[in-house]
Amino acid sequence: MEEKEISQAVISRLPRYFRYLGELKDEGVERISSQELSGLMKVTASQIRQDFNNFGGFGQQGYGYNVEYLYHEIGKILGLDQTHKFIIVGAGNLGRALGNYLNFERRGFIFQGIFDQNPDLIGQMVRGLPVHPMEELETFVRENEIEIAVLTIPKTSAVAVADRLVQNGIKGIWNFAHVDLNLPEGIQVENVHLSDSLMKLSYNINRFMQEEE
Amino acid sequence: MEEKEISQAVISRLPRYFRYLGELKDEGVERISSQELSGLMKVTASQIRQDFNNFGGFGQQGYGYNVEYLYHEIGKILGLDQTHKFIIVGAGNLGRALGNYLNFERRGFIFQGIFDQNPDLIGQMVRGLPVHPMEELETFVRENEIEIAVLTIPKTSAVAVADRLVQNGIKGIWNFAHVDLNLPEGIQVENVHLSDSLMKLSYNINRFMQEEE
DNA sequence: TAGATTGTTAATCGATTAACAATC
DNA sequence: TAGATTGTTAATCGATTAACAATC
Repeated sequence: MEEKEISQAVISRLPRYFRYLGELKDEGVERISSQELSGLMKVTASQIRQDFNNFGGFGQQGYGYNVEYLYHEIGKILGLDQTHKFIIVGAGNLGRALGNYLNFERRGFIFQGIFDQNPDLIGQMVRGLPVHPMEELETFVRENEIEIAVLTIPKTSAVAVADRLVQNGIKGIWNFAHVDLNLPEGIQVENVHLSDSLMKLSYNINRFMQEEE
Repeated sequence: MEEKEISQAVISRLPRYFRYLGELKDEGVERISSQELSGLMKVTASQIRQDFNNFGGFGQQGYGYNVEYLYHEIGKILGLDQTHKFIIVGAGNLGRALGNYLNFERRGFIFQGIFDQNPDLIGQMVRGLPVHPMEELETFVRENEIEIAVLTIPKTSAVAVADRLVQNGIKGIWNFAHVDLNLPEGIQVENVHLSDSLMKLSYNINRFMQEEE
């Protein structure tokens, strides 16, 4: 079957829809029109309808969208009806913080292990799991069928570690290392470059202050 | 003077240029053409030239771009030639991890203080600074002329805290809380919605596995 | 000077918005 | 049925790419 590729611009908006719908659901709202949602989310009603229709007709003419139904459908599109096992590579401040973050679990992302090359950290506990030495990485990923690896290691080692992960069947990498990973077709990479984000903020602050002068 | 607004798409690419140019500089590369950079960064040479020309002519026909010069110019555009004082609101795992992250300092972002409403955390040290109670927030921001606040608090309190910050002269908010902040014109917000990013990764993994079938 | 490569204009592509017929 | 609102096509807008004249 020929499926049209859905643009990443659309995908990037889905989690935000999911969040708003979840909140509406929790408030007990049963149905919502694209126009009402438009007002809430500050995007055009037209875009909302276009976005949803990439995945099929979730609405009903004259009625709008059923909040609970739409919420679950978007969740399914995002893969949140399944569980995803992940490990963290790099038990520094950020790695440990992410390991301790409980909300991921709520969405089906299961924290399975954490690794570091620093001998002082081996055996320390993070969210009930001991820090493993890097030597165990390959076996662990294979035997536990880990789907996602979170990379919170310095950029100097990130590329090599990513390759080892790919060799052992990882499906996606959530990359916090400040380097571009060039991985084979089919391995998904989602970059979180924190310093890039901070620089963008810095630019926008500066720009506005110059405009003011 | 009439200045054309530069699109956020362009701004988002600047930190990546900055990173590549910094690496080239460290390798001792003196000059580079848009075509060479294109090969390295996997974007079109045309886009590179268009992007740079938003800010004026940094290159020279027949020669290319001087790496060191271009690196510094982009740094200036991003405001990295100035210092930016920031505080962190929320001394949980993520807040403390960001406080301990040294690389921000290298780019001129100066960690000035950290706040939390949990009495057990008050006085604990993060990167040599004590956790302040939330009551001190307003005075601290005003007296120390804090430019940026990093929000690593739950979404339930984020909106109210953001308002207090804005009241006291904050210029930009780096928002890790999973909520949209609607702040007055001129206050810059940069969102880092980690769970959104993770959901996007989940979608892309799923999509690829379905294509394979 | 000839060759290389920018800066910039023009063409293309893709994403967003508007419009409206279909239909609940 | 009449009114509301979707799903979808068409129009617009903006961003990316191509082309090439300017010039180092």
